[in-house]
Parts: sequence; structure tokens; C-alpha cells
Amino acid sequence: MFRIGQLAKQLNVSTDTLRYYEQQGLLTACERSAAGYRLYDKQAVDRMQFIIRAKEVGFNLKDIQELLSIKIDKQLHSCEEVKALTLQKRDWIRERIAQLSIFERSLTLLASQCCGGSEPADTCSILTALEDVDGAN
Amino acid sequence: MFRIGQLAKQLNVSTDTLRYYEQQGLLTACERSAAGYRLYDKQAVDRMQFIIRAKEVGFNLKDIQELLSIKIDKQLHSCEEVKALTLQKRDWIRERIAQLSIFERSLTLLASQCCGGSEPADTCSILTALEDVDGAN
DNA sequence: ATTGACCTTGGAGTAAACACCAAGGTTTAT
DNA sequence: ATAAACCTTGGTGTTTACTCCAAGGTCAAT
Repeated sequence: MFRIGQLAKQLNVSTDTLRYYEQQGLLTACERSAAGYRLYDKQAVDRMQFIIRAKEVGFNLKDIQELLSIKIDKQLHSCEEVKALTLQKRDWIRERIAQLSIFERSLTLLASQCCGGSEPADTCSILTALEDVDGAN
Repeated sequence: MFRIGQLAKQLNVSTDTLRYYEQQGLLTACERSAAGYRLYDKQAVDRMQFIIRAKEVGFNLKDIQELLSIKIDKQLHSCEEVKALTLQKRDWIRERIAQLSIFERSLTLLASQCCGGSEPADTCSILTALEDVDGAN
């Protein structure tokens, strides 16, 4: 069991962030000390790591809340619902990957055409091409 | 040449957004009418489409500003710099794709293990597995 | 027993990216 | 010529995800 400051340091987030997440229903301290201090266990670390990862790939807190709450409201959802939600999130991710891939290809193409030299970029092929990145995908 | 409202409708954004982007230096009307109305040309559409796409894949306005400004400040940058910036953005995108792929695989795996039936999700395999998505990647 | 590091709640402030007025000038259609 | 639809600037409000006080309680060490 550790206190909020220790958890924060371990996860490299602020204590304010942890309290904010509690307020948003994302991560509740499993216990309070006699003095009212929040006490966390190993599970909290896992959960926060999941939250941090989810955030990194573009989920917002509401999305994450939804993902996490699935396992709390078990009785309220059917397998069907849970599966649908999961697939929906997956499809959303796939779309984003597809869009990012387009950008990735465009940028790779641009970079490959550039000489990369130290001269002024007046006639840089990247800059020329950037004028219609839309056409380049 | 069209006015702000027409451009907005065409791009499915608000006129407020267009004025905001102008203020942020992302898209300036190429001309003003006698009455002071903003006038845009076809190039503005292209530029806005680029901005919208870039936003969709997760670039923020500052990123986009940077991408767009490259071609305006041509003299100030060397090909080297331009290429480095391009590659840096690309690598950032690649990282995001990699992270999203991990999530995509996790969710696909979860979905494939779920029966998808209409019964309460008490013992749903997704919910059980979600407890350590971290371990599942 | 008191200093310093830690914790509490509550509330205010911040940055991003707009959205939404208000008060007034402009165009277009009838 | 006058309503309806459009535009202008300037300003305030909103959401998200924190961040930063303030005022005070707690705990370990000296």
C-alpha cells in the first residue's frame, strides 16, 4: 500500500492528476488511512498504466471511462453489448491508423525526394510538393 | 472567389473556425472586398482540406502551422532542416501507429474470444481479459 | 516540540480549439 | 425600399484535462 505521492512518482504523473482521475471515476484509492490519506495497491498501478497507454493512443478520458466501466457494470451489459463496444472502438482505431498511414506515406515520399542539403530551401522538393499533399497520397 | 460562408459550407466547418484559423495564421483570405468581406479562392479550399486532414490524424494547430509555414519561410530554412522536420513528424506518426496497432490487436483478440450472446456479461471473456490488457499485447 | 515533507478539500486558473453573442455595416431579392 | 441573409470586429463562454494555490491536518525525525 502506498500513498498518492508515491504512486504519482512511480507513474510519473502529478498527484493532482491522480485526484482528478478519481473525481472522474477512473481510479479510486482502494482505501483511506485513519487520517484520510488515499492508499493504493499494485492493482492501481496496473489500472493507471492502462489509462496512460490509452491516452497516448488518443483515447480521451470519457473513452477510457467507458472502457474501464465495462468491467464494473457487468450485470448491466450483455455480452453482445460489450462485444459491440469493443468492435466499435477497434474500428475507430483502424480508421485512425488508416489516416495516419496516408500521412506517413506522404511524409516518407516527401523526405525521399529531398536532397537534405544545407543550402536555402527555396526550391526544396518537399516545399514544392507540400503545396498539394492532397494529391500525393 | 467566394466569401467566408460559402467556403465554410463547402468544407463543413463554421465561419468562426475559419476566422479563428486566420487569427492563428493558418489560412488568410487572399483578398478583401470593398466592404471588407474576406474573399477566398480554390487554393484556400486545398489548404483547408490539408488542415482538416492533418487535424483528423492528430496534429494540433501548432503542428499544422509548422508544416504549413515551412513553405512560406522558404529562405529561412535549409533543405536539411525541412527534411529533418519532415522525418521527425513521420517518426512521431509511426510511433502512434505502433501504439494504436497494439490496442487494435488487443481489442480484436478480446472480441474474438467473446461469445457475443445476449446473456448478462457477468462472466464475459472480454471483461475478464480486460483486467490485464497490458499483459495481452 | 517543532521543522519539513506529506496529505486533505475546495476553488481558481490555464491552454487549445473553437462556439456564441452583440452591434452594426452590406447584398440580394422582391 | 426594406426584409432576409450575409458579413465585420470584439468580446465572452465552453469543454477537456489538467495545474496551481490556500488553509489546514498528519507524520517522521531531530
